[in-house]
Amino acid sequence: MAGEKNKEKLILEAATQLFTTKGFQATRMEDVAKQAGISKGLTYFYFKNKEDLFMALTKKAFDLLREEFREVLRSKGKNGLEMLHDLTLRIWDFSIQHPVYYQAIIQFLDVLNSYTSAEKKAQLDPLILESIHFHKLLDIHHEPIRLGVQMVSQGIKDGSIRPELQPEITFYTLWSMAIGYQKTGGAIAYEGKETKISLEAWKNGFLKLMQDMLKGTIQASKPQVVQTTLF
Amino acid sequence: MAGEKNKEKLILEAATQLFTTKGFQATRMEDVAKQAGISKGLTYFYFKNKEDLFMALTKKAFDLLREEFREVLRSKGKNGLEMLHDLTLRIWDFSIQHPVYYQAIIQFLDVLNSYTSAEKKAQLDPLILESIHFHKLLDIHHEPIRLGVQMVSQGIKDGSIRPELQPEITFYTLWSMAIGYQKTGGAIAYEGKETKISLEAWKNGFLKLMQDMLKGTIQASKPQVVQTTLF
Amino acid sequence: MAGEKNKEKLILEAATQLFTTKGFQATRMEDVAKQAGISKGLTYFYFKNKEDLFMALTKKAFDLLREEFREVLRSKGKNGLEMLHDLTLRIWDFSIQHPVYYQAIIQFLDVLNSYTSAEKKAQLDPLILESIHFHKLLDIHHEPIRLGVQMVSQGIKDGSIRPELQPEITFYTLWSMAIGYQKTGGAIAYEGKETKISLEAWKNGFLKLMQDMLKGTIQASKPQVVQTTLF
Amino acid sequence: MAGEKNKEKLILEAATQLFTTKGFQATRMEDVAKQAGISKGLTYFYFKNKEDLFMALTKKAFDLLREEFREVLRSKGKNGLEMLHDLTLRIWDFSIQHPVYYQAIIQFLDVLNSYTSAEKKAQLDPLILESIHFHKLLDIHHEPIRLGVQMVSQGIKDGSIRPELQPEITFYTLWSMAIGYQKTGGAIAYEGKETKISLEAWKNGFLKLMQDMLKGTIQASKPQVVQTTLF
DNA sequence: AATGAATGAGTCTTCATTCAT
DNA sequence: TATGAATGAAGACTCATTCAT
Repeated sequence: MAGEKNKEKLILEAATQLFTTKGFQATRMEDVAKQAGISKGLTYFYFKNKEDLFMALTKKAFDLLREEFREVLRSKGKNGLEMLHDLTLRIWDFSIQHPVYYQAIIQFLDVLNSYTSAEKKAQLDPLILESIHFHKLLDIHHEPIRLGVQMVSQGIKDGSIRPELQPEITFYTLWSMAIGYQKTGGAIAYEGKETKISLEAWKNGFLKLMQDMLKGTIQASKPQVVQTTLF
Repeated sequence: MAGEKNKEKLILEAATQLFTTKGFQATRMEDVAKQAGISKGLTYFYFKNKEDLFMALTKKAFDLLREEFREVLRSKGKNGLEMLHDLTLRIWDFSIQHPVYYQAIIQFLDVLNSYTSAEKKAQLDPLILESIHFHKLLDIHHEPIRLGVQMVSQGIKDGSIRPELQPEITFYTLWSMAIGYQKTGGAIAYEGKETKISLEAWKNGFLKLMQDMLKGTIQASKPQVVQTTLF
Repeated sequence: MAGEKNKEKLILEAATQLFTTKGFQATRMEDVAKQAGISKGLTYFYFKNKEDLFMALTKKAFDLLREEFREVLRSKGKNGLEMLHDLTLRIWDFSIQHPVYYQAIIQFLDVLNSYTSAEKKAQLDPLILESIHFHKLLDIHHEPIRLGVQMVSQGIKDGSIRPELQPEITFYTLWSMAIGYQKTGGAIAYEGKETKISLEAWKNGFLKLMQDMLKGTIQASKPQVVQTTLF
Repeated sequence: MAGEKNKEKLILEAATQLFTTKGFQATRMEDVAKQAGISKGLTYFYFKNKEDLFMALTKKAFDLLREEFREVLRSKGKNGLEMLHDLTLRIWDFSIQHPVYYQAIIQFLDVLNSYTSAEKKAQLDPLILESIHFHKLLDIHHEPIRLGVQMVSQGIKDGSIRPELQPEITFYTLWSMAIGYQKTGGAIAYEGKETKISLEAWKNGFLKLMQDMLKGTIQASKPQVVQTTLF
């Protein structure tokens, strides 16, 4: 029926908005329900508990992120290095457009950390482990990375990336840089003492360094967007 | 008197241990007191509230981190690139030896992010803003970064780092890589599908990439620790 | 359904009883819930906090008091002086039958005192100012007084009260006497040294004095209840 | 030693000031100590506990009030009615100059109320009953009243007050009016709907009514201060 | 599917009071 | 007398979750 949106989706959207505004901890289930225009009880019909809801949101975040990776791979006429450059820009945008999804992804990596550690596993909230969405995530969280690694491999094959680089390690390094970026953003924006650089300058410098790190012998198929005058 | 430790320190140590084991949220003030061998009320004598305690812990984390930076700078006979290499290893170790401190630092950067954003500032827990330790942190959090930038500058001066690099941007990139590392570690360790690399392999690959990124024309003053055979 | 009383009312009744027995300070919200036969959380569902609950109780107190005033006005065949006499007796009874309500009313006057004073306003508990019932009280607390003033005016019109009296001032004086009564009751009842009068004697003397104060030229429409032999 | 004020007095003064500003409940013993310029522990050397401190303050309040009564009695050349008029003005001023003392007196009357009631006695804070100052108060609280009754008697004797009045009842009525005054003040000051009179107008009206109530056949020995034009 | 009243475990925090020195 | 660190009982309040309807 027109106007009758799927309730599950409605709840997820409400949660996303509220988590963005107030954070996970500070958001009450009642707020989510109100925002979604339904009753508190109904949220528990669609999601087992608050953690389950968050895991569902995280799952969606990974789906969206994977879509970004796929779109880069779908674009024709780009070599591996260009794809990684494109990808980096997209992740950058993603982290700004969907801060909650991005944070959910990072947080999931933390959970994963504990999940894989014998001692830390016990500290994990049992509700997370029970969530069906958590188990879906265990299955799919590697996909974006796999696609990224694929891009590096392709770059090596097409000569745009140095052949001696190990694809997995290389992509992980880029991935961690992208994640670290969001975390250090705050330190940059702060009106600190001596150090002061603009976010935009950093973004471009960041991209340039990445290219220096990866560049093979083959020229880019078309001129790069980023100016090198920053360095 | 032996065994008569400073109470403030005692509480901080207890908190560090419990935050490591159970996390900030899950740790109750009463547990902290019990762990420190004092009464609940006394924790409130030394720290205004739970947030204040956490800010004090974060302050200590930054102090310790800064000490790592300083020690690197104090070491004689190393050029800029070698110092950054050394520093990276130390941060790496720090994040493993003191996971709570490291996490506190990263979390503070999040808080800083909100603090510098007009809209997000309102969402911050007022108790954090009231904490005297938070304000101390505002004053000192830039010091490690300043020291890091100094190392890059020195590297450029001594020729171990490419002269065209902009010190601030370069160090921020390294810094964000180091932070991203901890977050992505989980994804690596997970017994995933296709992708699988060891943490150690990544660490070395990470260092190698960093050097490629930075290397100037001058040879290292002494053989590098990291083998390049990984790539 | 029989036995299924309105919960809000149930809580209010429980609070009234406990405030009577133990006082506001000494009564814990949990006790109120237990007394009402419900859970602690539910009291917070119906009343924002303890102060809000007390303000709701005070509101009810004013409603009941106003009802006493109205009933006096409704009684036919009485002149103004007789109505005031009747009213005084009713207030007297009210203060004995519903000591908590009466005390709540007096306490509200204290709050009002602070509320209207620029410097004192800041000392008021913010929870009181936030209470919706407090704001209702601001709207209605004048009603009993208005009705009382009306009685004096009528007495002047019908000649039972001296025409030179100013209704507002006159009624306020009676009102303050009635309030002061409850406070001084204790001093009277105490088995003191020389001074000793019975409460009942005082009540009658009080009424007699009041009449002397007010009496106009017109005779009472019927013989007064109070004997003058006490003086 | 000059400048070395008696500590007990120092504490009492500090308490008076803080109770005035923040109220009894909201004032912490630590605040009192700080305000008095001594340590927290020392306050417990001079006063057994917080209630004891408050009882001491109440004792002082009664002493001061009694002094007002005595001074009125000491004034020569005034008849009973004039003395009561004078006394009323003094009490009025006292309640404004020393609100905390006045409130302490009223509150003591409440305590007395409970103390004399078999059922209510059990609810009284045991710490109050233990206070040595409370027992002193039991001994002396009647003194002001005795002096007031004395004034009425004298008025009857000198003809300024109607001979048929019963001194005890008459004075109690005046006393309760004076107490009620402070409580109703708030209702008057409030910017209410229809009813509005000024505090000053009420004060004068109050005095006038009192005189009407008491006046005997003898003229005042000198012109009364209060204008009768208000009625 | 849907509601929202009802539950109660969970925790922070305050502050009067004590006591070793 | 004097200090102030140390204690611990007490209580308000929140919110995820359940369940009768």
